[in-house]
Amino acid sequence: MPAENEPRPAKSEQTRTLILETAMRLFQEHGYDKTTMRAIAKEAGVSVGNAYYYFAGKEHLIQGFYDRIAAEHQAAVREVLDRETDLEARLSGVLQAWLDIATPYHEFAAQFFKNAADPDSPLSPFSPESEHAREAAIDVHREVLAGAKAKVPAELADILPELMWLSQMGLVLYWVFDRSPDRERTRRLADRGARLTTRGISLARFRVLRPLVLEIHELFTDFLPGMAQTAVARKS
Amino acid sequence: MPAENEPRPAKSEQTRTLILETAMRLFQEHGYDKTTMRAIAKEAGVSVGNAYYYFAGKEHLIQGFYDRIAAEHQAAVREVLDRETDLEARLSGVLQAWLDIATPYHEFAAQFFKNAADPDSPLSPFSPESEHAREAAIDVHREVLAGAKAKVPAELADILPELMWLSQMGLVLYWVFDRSPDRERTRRLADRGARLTTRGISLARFRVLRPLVLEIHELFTDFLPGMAQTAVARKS
DNA sequence: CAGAGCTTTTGAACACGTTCAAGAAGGGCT
DNA sequence: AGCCCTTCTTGAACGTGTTCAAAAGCTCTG
Repeated sequence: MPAENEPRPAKSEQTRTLILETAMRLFQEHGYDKTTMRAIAKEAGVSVGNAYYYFAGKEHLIQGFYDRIAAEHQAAVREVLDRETDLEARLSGVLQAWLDIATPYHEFAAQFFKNAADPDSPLSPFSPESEHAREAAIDVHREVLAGAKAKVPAELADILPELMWLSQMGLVLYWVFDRSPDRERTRRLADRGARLTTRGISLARFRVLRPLVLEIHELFTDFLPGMAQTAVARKS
Repeated sequence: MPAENEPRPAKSEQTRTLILETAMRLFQEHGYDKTTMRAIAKEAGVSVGNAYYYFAGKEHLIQGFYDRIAAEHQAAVREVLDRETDLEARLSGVLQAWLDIATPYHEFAAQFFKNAADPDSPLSPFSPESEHAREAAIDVHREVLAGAKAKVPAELADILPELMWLSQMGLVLYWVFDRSPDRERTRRLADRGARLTTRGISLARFRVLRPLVLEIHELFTDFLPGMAQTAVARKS
């Protein structure tokens, strides 16, 4: 009744969450690859087959992390968005908050973020299954813009949140590859990106940029929803 | 002596290429996942272990495709670059040529492009192992710019090729997800992207955009080589 | 209570990528 | 020839994700 996500009936929600929590703990302790389904099952006190009764496969156990990170991020972001009115600071704050929260997961995050580029994986941020989480993330950016005192050109208002989310995905990709200590490169990139975005938005008002702005708008209205749309037919 | 890529001595280059070609044929016939190492070995007339003597793992057999596509692309691009002087047409031509060449591989390309997002995979376009191919691809964009009659602002000249390559990677990502018939959405995106890039470049000369252009320049000089640099320490 | 129809649980079995100890083949060198 | 050393080849064995037929619970009905 609560979640419409999993295919299973899930009468016994208890066993399900027990398995999920065990998996998440083991993933953190030993990494994704080194944690076997047998180990998860044994630790959770169930049989291997039983784990597969609740989760379609090993990678489905990852969804728990996505949800957890997303929830924590949404909470952490509140404080910044309620306080700050400067666009750059708001955006930067949102990105830094994500990095703060995701840091403990970095090591093994890299092991399964490969799913992001797999169109057939429900874990891809572009997949229909991720739609809910994706929309929530985009909403955060909507709020970033809405609560800022900066004026956003009307032509950009409707695509900017998605665009910012897309940039955020790019940042995450950079983060996954980032081997610098404490991921400081990513942190600086986040701030730079926030500054660039802010300046870009404020410059967009100038007359000369009209054609460019319209071009960008057209391009993304055409191809962003298209991506979601064409991603519907899956896992043939 | 020819390639410095594989760890193996490769005295008997013959067996190596036999295995590689068999693998590529089977991949195309049945897809990556459905082609087993056992099948490849059997079809090539060698033992499983022997295949592993020449290739470190199944995914290393994919490198053959990368090389083939890259080579074909470089050849196909010649014609366009020698003929055309309009920047937008040159860029669009290069992208369309890539799509032409990659089309037959689309179906199973999706199955292994997940490697692109895995920092530990040598197949990632950002990996040190891919540096040669990456540089060659960037060189193509350098030539796209060099042979165009359009004037490129000095502040952008040195980062633009890399930027265009990065956009191309984005296009490839879109292509992998694209389920529209004949990947026509991607084709249109390529043209739109080329147009946008061209307009952006020509607008970059305007005074008001100075700060934005400099910002972009700084950002990418800081973080693009950084990515390559930090990606050096790998597979601990 | 007995039976019927479900949800849940089990663990053996399977398929596949990968490893490895063992040996074969080749090629100098004496 | 005999001997050593490197290169190459083999296939059985291992670990892991995943499947599945069978059984165990559970719940409702007569």
